[in-house]
Amino acid sequence: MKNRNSFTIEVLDFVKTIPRGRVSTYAGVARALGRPGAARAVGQVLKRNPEPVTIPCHRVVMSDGNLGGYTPSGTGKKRKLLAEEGIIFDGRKIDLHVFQFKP
DNA sequence: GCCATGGCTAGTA
DNA sequence: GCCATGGCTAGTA
Repeated sequence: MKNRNSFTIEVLDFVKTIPRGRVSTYAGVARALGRPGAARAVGQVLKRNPEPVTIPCHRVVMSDGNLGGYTPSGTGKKRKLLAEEGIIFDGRKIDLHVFQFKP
């Protein structure tokens, strides 16, 4: 396992706590770690997710309810995983008032 | 050190 | 615009 700094570890640990059927946002994760403004950095960490299975990075979406990124090939897989967890799509977006995880 | 690179976003217009 | 990374040079020793 490659060396990881504390920011990376904190992001991954937090994401692990997001329950099935709920989502958080990049900005939300950043805030939860006491680093408002680091939303983009959160995305940076998630794209190098070392454990795609145990670390549910598909549950982190954009603040406006759009999915945001996932794989280089696109967002289809992310959408599918979320749908399987019972998340409803309002057109292309997720209703955060309903599905957002608030620790 | 410096600089480009993103799975981004609050706040104008 | 922000922010943590990662890759890559200067420029010391």
